[in-house]
Amino acid sequence: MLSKKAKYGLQAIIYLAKEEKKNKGPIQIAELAKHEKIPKKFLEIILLEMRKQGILHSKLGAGGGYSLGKPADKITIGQIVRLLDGPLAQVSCLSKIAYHKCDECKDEKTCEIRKIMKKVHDSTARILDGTTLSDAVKGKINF
Amino acid sequence: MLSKKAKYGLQAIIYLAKEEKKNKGPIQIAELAKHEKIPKKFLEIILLEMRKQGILHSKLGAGGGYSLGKPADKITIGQIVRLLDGPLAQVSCLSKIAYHKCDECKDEKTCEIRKIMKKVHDSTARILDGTTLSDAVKGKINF
DNA sequence: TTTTATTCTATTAGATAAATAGATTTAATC
DNA sequence: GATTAAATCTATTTATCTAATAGAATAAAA
Repeated sequence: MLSKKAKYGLQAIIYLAKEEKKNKGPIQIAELAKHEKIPKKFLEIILLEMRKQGILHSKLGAGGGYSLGKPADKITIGQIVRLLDGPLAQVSCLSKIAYHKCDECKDEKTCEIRKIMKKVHDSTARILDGTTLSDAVKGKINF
Repeated sequence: MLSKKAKYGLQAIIYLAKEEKKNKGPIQIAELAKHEKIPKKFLEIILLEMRKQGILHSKLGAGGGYSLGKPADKITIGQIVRLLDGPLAQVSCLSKIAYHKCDECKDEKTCEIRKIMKKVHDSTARILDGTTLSDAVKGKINF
């Protein structure tokens, strides 16, 4: 399951990407929170994390607010989810951003759990890293 | 990430499936715990949950222990993971075993997060529900 | 009736999730 | 320069979940 943090973060950045097109300058946390029904204080924390990773850009003071930190087609859903919820991998021995040998594991090469979860991880990463914010906003995702 | 519970559960049931072939009768928790390096008391809880769902069978008293509750080719990895870790779905509005409308969601049909996560969920479910314990034991999983 | 094993009841320490409160800093505008 | 609008920083809180442990009860075989 996605945490609320990741879900709120995705909602917020998708909204930002949509508004960006209208060229109305930065969007305030208050507006984002109201429109997406997200607790304002919690959203602050989430946006700040995304800004620190360069995915968002902020402007202080009056007339300030948040905007995308880079073009929507350079931001993938995978980046956002990893940033807010940690590794996509089901077992740490499969994670690229946080590799860690499993304690109980005797041999990674023959571990059946690892083999199955590698398939899951690869397909998940392919989807999430292959979908950009731009795709989401354009409604390019079909099912 | 898989919880330790799910990981221990998978380790244990894979071990049981392998031992089953040798026709030596039920395996004791103590043996399982020792062989797979799992805290014994924690493993008790896990095995009991699996037994209550019919995936395992237990025999009380001396000479007792655990064995598979049905043939290894009738037990999928998906069943085990759902049983121990809950729904595979990233958002509750996609779960079959625990559907629940998202609080903030205005329209499921047009929700971009849902569309992306549906792809992830479908591919994950296809892999995990399409792999049986028997496949795992036979080393049929290739990558 | 002793031994071996699962099962049940209860509890706990620690981590994480989700949120809230209040003070501070920065910058535009009046 | 004062006011206002905004993000930022520090801190705290509550609830829930994870992982594990302890001990008594029950069941069955030898």
